[in-house]
Amino acid sequence: MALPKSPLPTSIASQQHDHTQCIATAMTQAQEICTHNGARLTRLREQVLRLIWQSHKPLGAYALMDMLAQESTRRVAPPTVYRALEFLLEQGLIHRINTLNAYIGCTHPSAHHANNFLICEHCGVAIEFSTQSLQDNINQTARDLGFSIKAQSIELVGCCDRCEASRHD
Amino acid sequence: MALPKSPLPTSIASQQHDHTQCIATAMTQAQEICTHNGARLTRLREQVLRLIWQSHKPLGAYALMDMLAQESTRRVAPPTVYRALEFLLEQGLIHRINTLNAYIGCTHPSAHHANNFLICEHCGVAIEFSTQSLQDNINQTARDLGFSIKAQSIELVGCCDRCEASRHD
DNA sequence: AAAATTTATGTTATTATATAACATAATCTT
DNA sequence: AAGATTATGTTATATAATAACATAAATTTT
Ligand SMILES: [Zn+2]
Ligand SMILES: [Zn+2]
Ligand SMILES: [Zn+2]
Ligand SMILES: [Zn+2]
Repeated sequence: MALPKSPLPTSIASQQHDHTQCIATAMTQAQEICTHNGARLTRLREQVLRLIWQSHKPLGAYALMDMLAQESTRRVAPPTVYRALEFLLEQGLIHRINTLNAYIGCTHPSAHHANNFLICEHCGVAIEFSTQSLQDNINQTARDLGFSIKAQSIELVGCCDRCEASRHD
Repeated sequence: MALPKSPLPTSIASQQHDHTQCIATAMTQAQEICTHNGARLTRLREQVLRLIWQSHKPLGAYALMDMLAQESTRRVAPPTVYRALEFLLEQGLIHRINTLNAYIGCTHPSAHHANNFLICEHCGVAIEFSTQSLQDNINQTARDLGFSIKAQSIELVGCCDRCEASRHD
């Protein structure tokens, strides 16, 4: 079974774009992936994923808890939201940004996930990226050092093109 | 003024080696770098750095606190050790491993620090690495996406050669 | 050298992030 | 419907980090 591909060019998150489309696509893909994996995208999990997708800025677990409380007068305790996050991570629907202790929707959910992000200090947007040559380079470097990779996290913190432009206005 | 170069081949941390030499070199370099930077490597900071260098395994701030207490019957509170860590990070003498919330000695302290590590799940060793082609690739990728990098963190979690070998004995 | 300034450390309290352990509810399987 | 499994609720606690203010040590100025 072929899973759908992401419609997002790598760096669109930092540009103006139709974000309702991002959300719609993410939710549709999530449902398809969960069905494909025989996993249940429950109301809570769906709700958490939708909240994460409200922007391209990573959100912390406690921010999500507050948003849940606001949105539905349903106040959940930490374990509840962490379990939803754990599920979404397992399904490859979100990533954890280690430098921020925060979570963000995956723009190309599929079986294998490199976890590569550009993180703008100014606007907070995290842009997922991946190129074959970079991945080849990483893999070759690890091989040269006799290391077998189980999980990969590349986080580049700096300033995105949009913020750079707006600072020179 | 030329700063000393690291004597460590990239991946030695996962091999058997004379670790007292690692420690001695690290402490000497640290003193030189601080002098060069007009910074003060106080007794506490020196002690924390030495504790971090007791192995090639990243240590958490609270583990360091316990070790300080054991070593010198000096029990320090969190802010004290965090301030020492902050200083050592600023001087480029240690790195923070984001996936572990832990700190490790830098094997090639100098002005610019890519923060690239192989982290073995089995033995806990973190191996700092860097190749020019990988860095070129990262820089080119960021440039293509209009992103200017301020800080870089690559963390590859998996299994090192030594552990891989010992599992097939 | 004494005074003033800066830098470093000590101390107490608090914030932020995440998990353990156990109870209840919902869903799936037979 | 009964039993098994999975998901969520609940309470308490662990782990990581910082804020705010006090004291001490080192450096600079007079
Ligand atoms: Zn969008
Ligand atoms: Zn930005
Ligand atoms: Zn060593
Ligand atoms: Zn290992």
